[in-house]
Amino acid sequence: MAPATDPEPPVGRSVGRSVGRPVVRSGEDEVDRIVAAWRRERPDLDVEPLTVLSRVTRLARHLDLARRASFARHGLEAWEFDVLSALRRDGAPYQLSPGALLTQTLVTSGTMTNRIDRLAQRGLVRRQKSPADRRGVLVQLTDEGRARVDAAMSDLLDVESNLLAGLDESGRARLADLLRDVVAPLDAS
Amino acid sequence: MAPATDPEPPVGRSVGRSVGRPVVRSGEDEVDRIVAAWRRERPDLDVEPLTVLSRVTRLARHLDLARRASFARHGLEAWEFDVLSALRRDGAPYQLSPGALLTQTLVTSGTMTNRIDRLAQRGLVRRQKSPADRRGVLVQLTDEGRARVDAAMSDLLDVESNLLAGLDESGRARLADLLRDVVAPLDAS
DNA sequence: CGAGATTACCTCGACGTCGAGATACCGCCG
DNA sequence: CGGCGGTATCTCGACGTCGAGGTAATCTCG
Repeated sequence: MAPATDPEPPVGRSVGRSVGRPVVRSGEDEVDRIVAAWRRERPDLDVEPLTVLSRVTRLARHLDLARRASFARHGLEAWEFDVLSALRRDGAPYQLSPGALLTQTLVTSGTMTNRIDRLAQRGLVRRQKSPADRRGVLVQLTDEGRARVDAAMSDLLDVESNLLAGLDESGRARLADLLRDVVAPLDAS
Repeated sequence: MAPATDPEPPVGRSVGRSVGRPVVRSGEDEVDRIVAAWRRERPDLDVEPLTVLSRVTRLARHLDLARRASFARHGLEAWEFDVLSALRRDGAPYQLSPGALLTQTLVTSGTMTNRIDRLAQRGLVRRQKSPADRRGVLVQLTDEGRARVDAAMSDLLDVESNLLAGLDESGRARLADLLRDVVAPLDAS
């Protein structure tokens, strides 16, 4: 992950924004300070990409913390939610192969085997033999697992909504659109 | 981290964007599919926050991969760069206490001790006793460490610039501003 | 039909991180 | 000066992930 930070007291260097927003001006953030430090130390570099991507990294970190806290209220770890939610949103009968879960959660196969083991042990999923392929396994959500993930999902959306409190409806929509423009080409490749 | 995904073939459900961009329309992305799945399975929930935050998570993941690849070209691991870059951007004499590095990299103290050990072993940093406080330690970049991190930083900025290729200058600026509005209150707290 | 390539999943050792606790030291107050 | 809470850093065992390799079943063609 990208450097995070919280160094020196807000010494507030001038920063310069390419596009001015005339009215409200939210305060300088950590990334402004990091970018200013790099400009001072490496004036030869164009550090503009950091203004976007370091914020993405920091936001992802905040989100991660908020997610953990939210899931903990429902007795779930973040990795458990990742697996259960993939099963849940696939719809009834809430079953997917380990392979499908791999691609959805972006972990390696060894990790997924381990996760399924532990989830099965906790009674949140069930391992079943694939009827079509004797190599295959199907992982199915139990009623308990579904109840947990449904509760956790509601809670998560509340938490996420709070994280976005700094933006109004239109800001969120614009942000989503801009992010899609960035992410779509990457997902495609 | 939030669910990632790559499930079913692009069955392209209708999605509906709150704010239309009239001209160019980049394709549907993975998050559009995840959101559509949740709308189908949990029509009782307002999943709008996912349109922003799941993209943030996915973008952070892509960024992480790109960073790793970039650093590897300079013989660095991502965690090594995180430490070295904090030292580098602080400016000469490129030294910080382990405690300062902790807050900047957001890892725990045990982890930082371990990182410093390994970086020192590789000759990229030096451990020195703090002159003022006998409990204290100062971690200083070696010439070798500085050379590495400088090279890696140039490369990283190129890579990041490419990740943002989907956006023009004004899009990047708008994105940075919107992200600041979200992140600033979180950093503050 | 059958050998080789491919696919699905699991095994297992190495590694980095966490986090509670230990240690050494600082600085304030009486 | 002596005690005590606070601070800076390190120690160490538990844990989750990676990823290369293994086993078993399926598929592809000749």
